Amino acid sequence: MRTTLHDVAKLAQVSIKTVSNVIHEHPNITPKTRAKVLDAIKQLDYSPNLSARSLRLGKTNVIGLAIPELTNSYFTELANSVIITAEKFGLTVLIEQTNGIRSKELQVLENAKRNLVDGMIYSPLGLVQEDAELTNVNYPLVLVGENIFNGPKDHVTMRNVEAARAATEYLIGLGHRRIAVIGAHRGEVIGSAGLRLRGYIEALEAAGIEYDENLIGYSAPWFRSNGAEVMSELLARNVDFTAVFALNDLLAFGAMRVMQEAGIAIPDDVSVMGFDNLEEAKYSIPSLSSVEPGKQEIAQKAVETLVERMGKGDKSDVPAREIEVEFEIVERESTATKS
Amino acid sequence: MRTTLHDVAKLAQVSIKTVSNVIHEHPNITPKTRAKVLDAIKQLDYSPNLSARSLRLGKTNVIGLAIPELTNSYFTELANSVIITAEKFGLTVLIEQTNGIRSKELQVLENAKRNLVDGMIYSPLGLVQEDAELTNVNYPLVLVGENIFNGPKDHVTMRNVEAARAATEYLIGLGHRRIAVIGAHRGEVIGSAGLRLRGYIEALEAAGIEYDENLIGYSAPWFRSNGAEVMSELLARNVDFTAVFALNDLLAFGAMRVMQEAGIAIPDDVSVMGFDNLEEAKYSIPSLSSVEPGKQEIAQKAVETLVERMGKGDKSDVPAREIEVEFEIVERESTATKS
DNA sequence: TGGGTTTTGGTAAACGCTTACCAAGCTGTT
DNA sequence: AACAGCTTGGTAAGCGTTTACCAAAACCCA
Repeated sequence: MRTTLHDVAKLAQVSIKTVSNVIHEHPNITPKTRAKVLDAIKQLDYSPNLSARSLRLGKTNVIGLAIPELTNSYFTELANSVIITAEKFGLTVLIEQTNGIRSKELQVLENAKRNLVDGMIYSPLGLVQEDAELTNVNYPLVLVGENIFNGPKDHVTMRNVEAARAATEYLIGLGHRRIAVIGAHRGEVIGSAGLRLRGYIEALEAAGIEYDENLIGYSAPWFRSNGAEVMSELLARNVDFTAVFALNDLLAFGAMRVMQEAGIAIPDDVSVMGFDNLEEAKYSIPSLSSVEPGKQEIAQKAVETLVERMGKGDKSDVPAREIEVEFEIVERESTATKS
Repeated sequence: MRTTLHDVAKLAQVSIKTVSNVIHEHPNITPKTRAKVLDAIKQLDYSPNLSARSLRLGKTNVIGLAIPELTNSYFTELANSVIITAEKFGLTVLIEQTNGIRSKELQVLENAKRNLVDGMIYSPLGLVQEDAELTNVNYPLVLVGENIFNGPKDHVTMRNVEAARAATEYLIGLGHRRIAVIGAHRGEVIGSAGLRLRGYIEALEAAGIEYDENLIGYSAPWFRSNGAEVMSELLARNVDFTAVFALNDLLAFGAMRVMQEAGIAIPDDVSVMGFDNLEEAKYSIPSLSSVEPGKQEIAQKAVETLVERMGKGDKSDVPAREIEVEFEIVERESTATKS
């Protein structure tokens, strides 16, 4: 905290340049000099001042990760993967929570730690497609999530439509024809809900099953409680279904809870499919079949893309790219052949 | 990123001091001057270089939070509370994951971003009481967790023994006498497991119930899978019990799952009590009674204490303090009067 | 041994900010 | 009208690095 390059240089009886050379492992230093310097560093417990280094170098080696909320498992797992990947590039991650609130998202985008981070991985929830231009900031930024496509910045995303379609087809393959959906957003076209619902519809159409609006449960937030509410409502309406496709795992957990309370056996009476493949899906009772959307790969590609842009000073003439990762259907106990 | 104080000064036709005065809301600036400057700032989209400011000021307004892993719900919730509290003090939080591995914990402590953070909230898992002296670093640090007590630094902790005792007494109050424990650590005295087991034993003694080693399920890691394993083992051993006290919620979830598979009804056949009161406890099936250890208050006190130490340059002669927060027993569906 | 080449390490400037110190302009009082 | 006191804003130093540039030392060969 206190000792500087100068102190080390003095103790080692060399110039600060030499000390710096040692630290940066520059060639052309005699072993004895190096040893002297290293010794002094150890003696003084010296560590370089990162602020000074950042100032000099014009970069901090810190990247930002803006997510709605850390306590949402999906984002926790994403953040974790981002941190691990970033570490490989020698980068530190600063997490910013926006709560999915538009104004806070804009604040993070515009104001914020602009100069504490060299770039940002940005997962908006409040911002929508129409706001795409707002993300055209003058620093490296990589978009993540399903809210903005083909914007001015690189975008890493899961294959929502295809994955949802595959999930639905998987249920259809098990013999289900009346498949309830939990968590649809009324009128949404883009966004996780809109895209996943589209996948569901495509699967039905391909199988020649008629779309029944009664099977669609709407809910904007996607927490457990919402899943529970929607399921209660479906049961109250006496809707007939043998399978449930929850647009995310949390909704599925909430829905399962209500069904079990209502004496509906899973998967004997009703099969349940989630989306996100959270860690928790392995441990719920019954364990939840789900779509693994490629969280880890998303984090990886996002960091890699960001690093690439940071390297070129973001001046590269490579146009913004849409990067999609692979998904996978994960079968667990909550789904079974229709009885 | 590019524009500096000088650019703003030039555009506004004032000196950089004046610009700085405006930014820092110093008094004695004529409204017209202020307006001119603010206008220039907006025009140039200026934002101060935080590295330079940090260098000059000798502090970064960033604090570190070292935890075993972000994907563990307890720490996610703790981190969230820390971030929210820190924000109130104008501080940014940098999360460091140690995976509970001793060497990584030491690395974070010693090396690390020493100069990127002004102080650190540190939750060790690999370090133990004997390592207390190692935490005597030369920068502000606040300990959190149950591994090191009365060390050289301030320590914020939950009242493990009292809380576990209260939880056990609650179960005893419901009529249970044979209460299994899940997650004990063999031979541990200090540490979450050791302390909570002590609380359990104290409660038994106070109620005149004999301690039965057969009821104790051991497991070092505390994840769902471990809870499941331990419960399987208890069932295999044909141990007789009417209540379970899991030393954390995850263990409880795992144990509940195994019991349900085994056809044991909760809470009709067996009551289950957790510890941590994770968000998820509200939504499990059945919802889990648990001990709320005061997570939020821990985060709050930890940040406040750290801020205080940072303020005094850590030179204060206030000796290291042990700070305890209040707990609470939260009753949910998983516990009921013994039938 | 002398001149050229390579190795080694020193000097000093610059990154952008904050602030102590100071100077100029203004006010008001006698 | 002149001076003291206040307001306002300028000048410049310094925070700790990194690195371009340069100089000195050491080495080599003829």
